[in-house]
Amino acid sequence: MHTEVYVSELKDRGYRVTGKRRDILDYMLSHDRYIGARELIDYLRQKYATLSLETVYRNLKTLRDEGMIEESRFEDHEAKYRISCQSSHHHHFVCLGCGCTTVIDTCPMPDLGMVPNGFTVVQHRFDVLGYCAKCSPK
Amino acid sequence: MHTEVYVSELKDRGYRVTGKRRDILDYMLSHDRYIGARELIDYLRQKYATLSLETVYRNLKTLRDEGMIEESRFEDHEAKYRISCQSSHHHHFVCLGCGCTTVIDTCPMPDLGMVPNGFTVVQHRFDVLGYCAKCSPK
DNA sequence: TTCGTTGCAAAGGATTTGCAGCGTA
DNA sequence: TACGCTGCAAATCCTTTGCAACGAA
Repeated sequence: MHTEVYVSELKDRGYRVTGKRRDILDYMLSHDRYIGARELIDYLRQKYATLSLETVYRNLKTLRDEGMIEESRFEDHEAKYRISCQSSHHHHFVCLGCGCTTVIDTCPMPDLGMVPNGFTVVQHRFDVLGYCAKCSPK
Repeated sequence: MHTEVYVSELKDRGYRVTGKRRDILDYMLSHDRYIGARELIDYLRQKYATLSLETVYRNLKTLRDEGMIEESRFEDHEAKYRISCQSSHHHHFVCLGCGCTTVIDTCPMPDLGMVPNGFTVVQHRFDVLGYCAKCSPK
């Protein structure tokens, strides 16, 4: 899936397409891992020297609202985002160092057994957290 | 497990036992669910009119450092805490309304299959989020 | 008395918002 | 032109920290 598909989808939904927004999407699409606002602005400032953090946050909020990216929080307080997975439902190994992810095929939900009486399931999360080969302490 | 057990454990570890700290522990122990700093101070101010939020945070940090409570974050940005589970490893149904929890006996980790090459697993999380019978929208 | 605990004030970090000017369509 | 997007400044929310007074052991 390429950036232009997302970009034209945004256009269809009434958003303007700006270079900054396209580049945020492009960066997320080409980095299949969790990325924070700080990393994004550090990267994008190379091209847009005056880019503000507010713009990054506003764009992240837009992309999140439109379901194009997913938000998650790990050890630190900073929210991290990754491009929404298009393939069938799955979970991830997540590296606490660089945010990179690897797919886990198994989902615990089918084996869940009984749901408490009257409980309405809204979502579930299953993440295996650790350090990838590159980030593992030697 | 009762409050005094925790309290004397704290004393053994070099902490002072204050009424506020005892009451925080007591509240967590008698409420088997996720609780935030705001709820705690609202409750404790009934008894300690001058209790400060900083004290609540400092005590939560102490209890977390000592492994007596567990921290987690859900939809909002506020950290939530619950008394650490003493029984064998398990996961929870968590109500996004009131923070109440129900034990899930199954753990997905044994069925995980292959871990990515060089990946060091540090922890995992599996939560089923939703609304309990009391909090479910009618 | 000693040293951990607390309240107050202030600082911090992440994220959001008001507003006026700018840029896309 | 119209209205969404952006930067700037400022505000919010949650949490942490410095400091001096207080209190448990």
